[in-house]
Amino acid sequence: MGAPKQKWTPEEEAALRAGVEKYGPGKWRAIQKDSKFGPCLTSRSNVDLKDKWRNMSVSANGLGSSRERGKPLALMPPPGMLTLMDDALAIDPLATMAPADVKGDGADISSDRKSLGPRYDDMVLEAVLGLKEPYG
Amino acid sequence: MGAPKQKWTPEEEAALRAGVEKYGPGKWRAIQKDSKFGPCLTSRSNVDLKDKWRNMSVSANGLGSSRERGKPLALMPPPGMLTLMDDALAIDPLATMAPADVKGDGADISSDRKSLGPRYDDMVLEAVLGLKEPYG
DNA sequence: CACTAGGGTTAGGGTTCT
DNA sequence: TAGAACCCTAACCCTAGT
Repeated sequence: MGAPKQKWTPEEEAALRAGVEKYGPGKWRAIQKDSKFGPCLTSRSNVDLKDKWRNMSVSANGLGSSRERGKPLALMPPPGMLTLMDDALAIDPLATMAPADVKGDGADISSDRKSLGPRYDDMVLEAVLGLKEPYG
Repeated sequence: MGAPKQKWTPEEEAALRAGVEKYGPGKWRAIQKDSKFGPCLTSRSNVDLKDKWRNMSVSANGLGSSRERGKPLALMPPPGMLTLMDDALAIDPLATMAPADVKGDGADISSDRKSLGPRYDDMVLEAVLGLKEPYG
């Protein structure tokens, strides 16, 4: 099948956040077509963006675990999205990822990453891109 | 408490195999709701089916050579155990299910596909033929 | 017809129990 | 230590509504 499962890379997440910063949540198509961060999301559909944002919003929610919690808690967009558009524009997708492999294998960087738990790579990337992380 | 650990019976395993033969792997919900073998799996969730299939696939995997390793080798029924539809039909005495949808039970779902989604026929064929590597 | 929102399902890593 | 059964949830699908 096409893709066994394409995990989101930190670059893509950053691009999505930048897109939401600029257009606001719900403007998935516009985000995807934006010339700034769009290139980072060529392998993602507008629906993918929507789904990912939903997942991010959920996890950003302070939730212990449905394992021992009730949990009707739910969704709501940004936790602490204080990043400005200027910062978003500062993102240079081409600087962090090869422009060559647009399609067949966009999962490049973290495709074979299996590490668990918090990885500092995310934080580093966020820092490099000038974005802030939604959850501590 | 909620889950005393319910071991899978041979009947359930047979029903699962029959379901995979019919719908292809990955169509857990469809398998579970099938009027023919579904009744055998009423106490199993679609996720349970998925998990069980995974376990079966793993154990069916050859583990002789210690030199071969590296790939996930996703799904595919055991090469040695080729339960055919006939066997599948033989497994369930409950085949006398509700007369409700007795008819279009055979090829219903896969017959009127819009052209999207994976052709499970291929996968079944590969499985039966013992081909490997669902995805390169 | 294209897009979005939201519910539903699957895939795969992780955990628990035996 | 290994394997089976079950949990968690990101990623993906389906469909109604606009």
